[in-house]
Amino acid sequence: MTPPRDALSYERVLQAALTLADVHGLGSLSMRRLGSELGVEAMSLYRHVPNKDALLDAMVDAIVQTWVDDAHPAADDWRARLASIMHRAHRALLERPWAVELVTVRPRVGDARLRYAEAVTTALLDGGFTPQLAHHGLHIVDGTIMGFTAQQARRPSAEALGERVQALYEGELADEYPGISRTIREHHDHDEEYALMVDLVIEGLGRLREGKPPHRSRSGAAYALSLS
Amino acid sequence: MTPPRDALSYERVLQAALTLADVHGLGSLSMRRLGSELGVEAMSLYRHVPNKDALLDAMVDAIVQTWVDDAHPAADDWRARLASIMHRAHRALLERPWAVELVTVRPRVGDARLRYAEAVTTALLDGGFTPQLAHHGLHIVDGTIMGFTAQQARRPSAEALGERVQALYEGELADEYPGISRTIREHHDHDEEYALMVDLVIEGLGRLREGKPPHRSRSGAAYALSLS
DNA sequence: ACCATTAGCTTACGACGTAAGCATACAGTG
DNA sequence: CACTGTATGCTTACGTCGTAAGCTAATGGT
Repeated sequence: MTPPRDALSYERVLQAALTLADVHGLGSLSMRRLGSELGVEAMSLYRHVPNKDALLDAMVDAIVQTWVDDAHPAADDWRARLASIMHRAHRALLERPWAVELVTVRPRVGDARLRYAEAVTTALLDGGFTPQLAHHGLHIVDGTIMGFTAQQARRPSAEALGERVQALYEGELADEYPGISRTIREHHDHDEEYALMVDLVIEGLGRLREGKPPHRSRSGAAYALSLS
Repeated sequence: MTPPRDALSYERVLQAALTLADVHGLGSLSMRRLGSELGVEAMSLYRHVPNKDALLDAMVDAIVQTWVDDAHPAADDWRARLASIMHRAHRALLERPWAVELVTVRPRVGDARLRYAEAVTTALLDGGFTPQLAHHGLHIVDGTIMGFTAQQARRPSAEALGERVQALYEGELADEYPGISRTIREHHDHDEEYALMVDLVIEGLGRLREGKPPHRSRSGAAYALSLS
């Protein structure tokens, strides 16, 4: 059986979903809309995708795929490997800002995400980290990618931030928020700032690897107490 | 005019929304459900809240409020101040895991969030950071809180993660994902891990403050190239 | 020629956010 | 006291969503 060239398929649905989100935002991704984008009724999609949630999960995995896909010469040292992954992830997410909320929020872990986690973990293990520290390290890297990129991707044109922030940009409210007022206008390159963070994290991981004990107490209770 | 004790009000709606999310999850927070929780029709809520989006924003701000509320003796050094805020935020978010997706995704910035940003920024400025670095520092702290906590709060009971992860826990798939298999069962205390991250970040900020130049190139392109 | 399978369509249900307008109950005024 | 304006909650209704159930028309194997 030779399906006609324009037949629906899992691939085509997934691709259409990705480009629809790219072009019109995640908010416009409804099954009906997606169907009509493919010249098809909404319910027809369910022949190829079990439900919308699964589709969203697949979209996430399609994106995470690009974080690790080619390129992993284990020869390089762990710092280079981690930096590479972190920068890839950053770029991929900034290209599809709508993906951030999916990636950070959905608990379901697909194959691509597993491969990404594996790449980070083995980089650390190969680099001489203990399994315990490698475990922490994965979470640290993961959290850094998500949190930092989320924060950068979220920031839309200033007017969506609310009038207070608008006012701060204009230099008002300087008495109420003197610190922000002084810093808010600082020039600010996302890539550069992220590179700073990546280095900071890798450097920190390196110190952990050397066995530097965390110089603070476990829960941060000491800080909280000293301040309350 | 003395409103009867059980009258609706902005406060009551907001509180009800928070506890509804606490008890039944953010997914069950609909205007209809929220109304019925208050013994009222859905549309009555619109006398006190402009729309659901505004309500969600208010919920975010109510939570962020606890990150900074009391307690800010500027006497302490910047490290202690930052650590305190970061640990407060962490605790608050882990207590209300549903809040994470709101806080990380919504762009609108309320007063509480401004006060939080102000607290972080002034801590850095007081600590001798340049405005430029303080600006970066705010984003670093912010991204760390969100990303790291998001990642911890997201993780639900293992079965929601998908069968592959389940299998990994059982020790299967060890050949496909050797690294993860070795580390996935490492014991893992959220607070301790977060404390590690907080120290790592603060330590890194300290080095930035000393003017240590980032030892890597701007965009991470060098890494990417060395690997491809 | 028949039939089982497939792929897409139709209809329908319940839930959602919220616009528009109605009803009630109260406060202040004469 | 009646009268009226304002605040509060209710009713109804619209358009959108995800998707369950069942239908139909085409296709490939025997």
